[in-house]
Amino acid sequence: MEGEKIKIHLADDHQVLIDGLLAVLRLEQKFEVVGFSLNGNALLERIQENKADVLIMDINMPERDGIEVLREFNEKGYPCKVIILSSYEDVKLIKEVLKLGAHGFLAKNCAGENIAEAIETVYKGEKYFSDSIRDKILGAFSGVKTEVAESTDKYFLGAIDSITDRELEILKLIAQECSGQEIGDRLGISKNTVESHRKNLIKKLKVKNSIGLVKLAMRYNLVN
Amino acid sequence: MEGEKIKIHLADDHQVLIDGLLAVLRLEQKFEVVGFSLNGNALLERIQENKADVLIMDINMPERDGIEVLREFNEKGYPCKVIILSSYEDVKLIKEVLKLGAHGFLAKNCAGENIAEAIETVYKGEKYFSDSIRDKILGAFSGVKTEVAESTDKYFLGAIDSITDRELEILKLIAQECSGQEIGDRLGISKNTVESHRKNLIKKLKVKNSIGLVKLAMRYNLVN
DNA sequence: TACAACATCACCATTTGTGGTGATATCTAA
DNA sequence: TTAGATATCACCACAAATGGTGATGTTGTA
Repeated sequence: MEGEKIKIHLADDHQVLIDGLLAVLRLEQKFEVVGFSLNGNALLERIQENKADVLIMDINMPERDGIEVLREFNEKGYPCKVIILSSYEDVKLIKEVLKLGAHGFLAKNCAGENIAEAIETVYKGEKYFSDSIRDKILGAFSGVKTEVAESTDKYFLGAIDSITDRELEILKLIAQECSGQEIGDRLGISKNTVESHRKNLIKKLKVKNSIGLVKLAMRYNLVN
Repeated sequence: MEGEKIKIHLADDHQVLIDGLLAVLRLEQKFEVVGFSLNGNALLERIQENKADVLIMDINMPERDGIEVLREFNEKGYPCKVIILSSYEDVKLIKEVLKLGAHGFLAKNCAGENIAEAIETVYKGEKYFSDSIRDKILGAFSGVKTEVAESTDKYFLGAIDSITDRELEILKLIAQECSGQEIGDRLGISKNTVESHRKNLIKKLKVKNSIGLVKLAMRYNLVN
């Protein structure tokens, strides 16, 4: 046989990106796009029916984001391979989705040809990462920060990665417009402790105040 | 003659989106993509050489954003028509880019076929907007808010639009992590006045504190 | 003209946030 | 076992933000 095409499902809230991917993937005979979804809920409803082999999915989607979809996949045990397509190249995020069973991670600034490569690779059960992501993973692994300091964003990546779980938890609540007191109450710890964490975050992320924290958190999708 | 192709330049920091657009546009014989850029600076360097008729550009780009590029265009007086491709459908943003001479505005969640339509329309010198954008403009014009309350974001659009120039100015400085005092000094007004504006913003945007303000501002790209 | 919207400022009380120092307990990795 | 990282908490002082009320001048428009 071997004439079987690889069945693909696309999920992204930007219709143009889907149209673009469709056009790119149609150029290859070995692929067949069997469906696409504009948000996480729609995706979860349709993915059962059309039996896709590979899902290419954005992290940021309305209704349910990519992380939630991956979690659902784990519970239900779908055999479908997942490639994450994301604007954000945060190491923590990459770690997270890999832990959740994703097979590939593509930065949105990767070339179109990488997509085909990625699909074939993960279809075989191997992992695939676009170049910049591979660099980040290696850097994070060896403890050496990737020295591509072309943008200030990159500069922060190391620091972002050093946020502890507890700090992240508090950062999320700060971003939800909670006061230190409220955060303390919710987590069952003292307001003083919350403020300690806040100060540590401000120092290690080199921002001026909580607003700086929230901006970074949003830029790296550490918060919803 | 009439066999002349429309020369197009693409600008977006997401390579996949560019590849997608390339694939979509290649399907039509009447278009010729003469170049693309991944950021505002690169765009401004290249746009002179390849004499594009139409530029399709994202607002959010590194180095220089779409707004800055439009400003530069106005100073230099390039004859090229500009179509903005944006994730954000904020009325203020649309007004802004139109004021700066953009000929079209497409939401990124529009269909691929709209792109071709948009290019042909603006090439003739007319304006083009994708459906959702057209709705927003009409709504803003008639003073009636578009009643598509499918997401909480949409709910805020009216309020966002009611931000005054002065308030926006102050909001931007708040987002830059300035204190009320600093903002007052910079604008040459009293700290008290700054706090008045801040309080008005918090009230009209229905958020809990300055962090809520900054989150909204970022979501709608009111700040850099 | 008169009203509404805007920008300006003041004063108040109270809560929050920032910055610093220092301390304790736990856990992990060298 | 020892050093480092993490999480916890306290206390202090000061700056900043929030919430309220009230007031003034300008400007544009009905």
